[in-house]
Amino acid sequence: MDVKTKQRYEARARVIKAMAHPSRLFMVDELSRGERCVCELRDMIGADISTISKHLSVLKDAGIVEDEKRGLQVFYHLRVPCILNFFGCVEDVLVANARRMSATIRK
Amino acid sequence: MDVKTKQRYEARARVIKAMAHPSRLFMVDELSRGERCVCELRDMIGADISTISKHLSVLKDAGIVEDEKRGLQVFYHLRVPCILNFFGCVEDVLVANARRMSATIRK
DNA sequence: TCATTACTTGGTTATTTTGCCAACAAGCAA
DNA sequence: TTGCTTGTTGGCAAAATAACCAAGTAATGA
Repeated sequence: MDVKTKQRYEARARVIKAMAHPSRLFMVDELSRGERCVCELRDMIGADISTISKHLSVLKDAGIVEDEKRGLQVFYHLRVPCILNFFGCVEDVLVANARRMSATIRK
Repeated sequence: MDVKTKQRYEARARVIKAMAHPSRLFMVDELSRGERCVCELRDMIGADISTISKHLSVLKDAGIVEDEKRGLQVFYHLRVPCILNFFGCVEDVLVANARRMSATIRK
């Protein structure tokens, strides 16, 4: 694999990696319903606000969300809506896994 | 967030996490073109075969690929084709990021 | 000006991930 | 049987991640 191809997969992996955490996945899902401030996400997820803030900056660095400060609050919103397509397919995998599990148990 | 919701996002994150590595992303992309044996993937990626094997077992545990031994070789294939939808969207993010970068430089 | 709220950033510690080597298993062929 | 090839698994060291606390910044209101 040449250097350029390798870099292309590294770039793609960085975007996917940004979503590869339960809290960040929840944030993306929640932001798909509209913008949310950091404190709203903190209330929903229930972690320290510094933890929430760092997760959001991971999503921001990956180019998945954008932020906008208004008054005291910082609102985040999705930058690329197609991210939601992920959920449907991930759900398909999970359904297939559930089937596999029950088939394994029956054996 | 209640326990059940949390578990749902954890399950989803596990699937996405399995793809969140350049080599594993390459494998998924390559397997979308047809089955490949471990040694073919090793030749393309250029890592130790034990490393390749472990990456494949991560994808297998997540339910993304399946394996089939024939003779001396083990062939892997995609289990859920919709995984490919990811690539299109990830590409959109990268294109948007590239635009943002050049806009930033211009400033 | 001073306090308060909403975040971000730095630092620390604990956990997870990654990649290689060594050792082992399984299929095949001489 | 013996040797060779293909792949998996265990173990280890290095690197990356994650979560919290503490400290600092920025906007607002008393």
